[in-house]
Amino acid sequence: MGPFSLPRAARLLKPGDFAALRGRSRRLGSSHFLAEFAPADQPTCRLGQAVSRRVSKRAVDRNRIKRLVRDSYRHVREGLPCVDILLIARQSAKQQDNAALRADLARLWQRLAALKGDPGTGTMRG
RNA sequence: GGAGUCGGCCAGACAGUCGCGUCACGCUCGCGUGCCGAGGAAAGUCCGGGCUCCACAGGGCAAGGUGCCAGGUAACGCCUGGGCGGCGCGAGCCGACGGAAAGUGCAACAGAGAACAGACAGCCGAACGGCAUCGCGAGAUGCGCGUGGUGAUGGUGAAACGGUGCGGUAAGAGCGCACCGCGUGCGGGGACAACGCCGCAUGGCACGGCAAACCCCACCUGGAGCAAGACCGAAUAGGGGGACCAUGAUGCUGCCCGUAUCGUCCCCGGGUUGGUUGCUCGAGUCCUGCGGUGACGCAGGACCUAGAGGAAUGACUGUCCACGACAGAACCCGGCUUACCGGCCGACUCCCUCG
Repeated sequence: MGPFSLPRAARLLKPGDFAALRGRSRRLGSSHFLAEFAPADQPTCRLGQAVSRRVSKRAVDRNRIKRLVRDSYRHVREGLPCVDILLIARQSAKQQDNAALRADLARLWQRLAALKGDPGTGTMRG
């Protein structure tokens, strides 16, 4: 498996996973996204997304944002702390082109990666 | 060459890198390799079915839908052909297109008047009254003032109670007549039918419009939906079977009839979260032949063409060009409707030019 792969273990899969984040998460915002995260009891960090119909009522727009986030995430997940993340798209994301969203996400990942080693976040194994 | 009509098709291409999902194969057992991986509308959820469960008894009322005729289809509110009406020079296009002498109701604005109508302007001056002039008088002439005639002309309107001509009249009018049109009845032959054609008789001739207003007539419709439903499976215990009785509640489309469950007692084994399944081979796609005007049907052959599940089908770079629209499967089909950059093919119509 290549260093930039995206296995199922690196994603939130169950409704329970999402519910567990609620209430105990810290937040980090960027121009077009909002990240809610909390220490994970897993050996890797995991990503879940929420792109509501309020962002766009067209499925094509929502799919584009989610796919872009997935692709961006898989490139940086090795450097992130061991946390569960719920990434929520803001309504402004719909108007941005791919390059702008990509740049915005890169800044968000950088701030998240800076928390690595923070006692509140836990550390990724290996 | 230009303008247009109808039908069908395509929906950026190629290469590289990094990824995702199903399936197949391999092994060192979580990796590798290979195949395949959104649409013509996947959309709106507006109709019709399949499938599944509701214990699919049934009847009546109600409610909803459809509405020229014939055919196609699993079925339809869809499609095909035909009829009728309207639009277009034409190819063609559009139409909820049954019933208004069963009843109820509605008709804004404009206009004089809108349903057994009506006199604003105009036209007329026979009759009665009035006024003026003339006359001794009876009366005559005039005015068009009041009562009045008129539905021909103007204007209004979506719509004003057939059209043309002649007669007729004070002026007019189906008032009368001829022709045309219309209604009704009968007959003939054509078509499965809707319907159209021909002939005869008859009525002076409106029985106006709206039924996507109520309504009448004919036909059709059980309810819920894949979070349907089925199976596997640890704990507190929802569950299954039998017997009994009265009312109420609940379910079976709203209501009524009818019917089942909930209650009590006894007996028996085993149920939420999760996993598997339903889940893609189907009214399937393509080709050929035959039948049919056609929708479509029949026969033969070939093919397998997404199947996810917090939800794959993507991102980046480069090259090229016509610079890329609308837009993302969620049980599956058949339609309809709506959105859409641009391009291609075929058939046909009209106009112009040349030969």
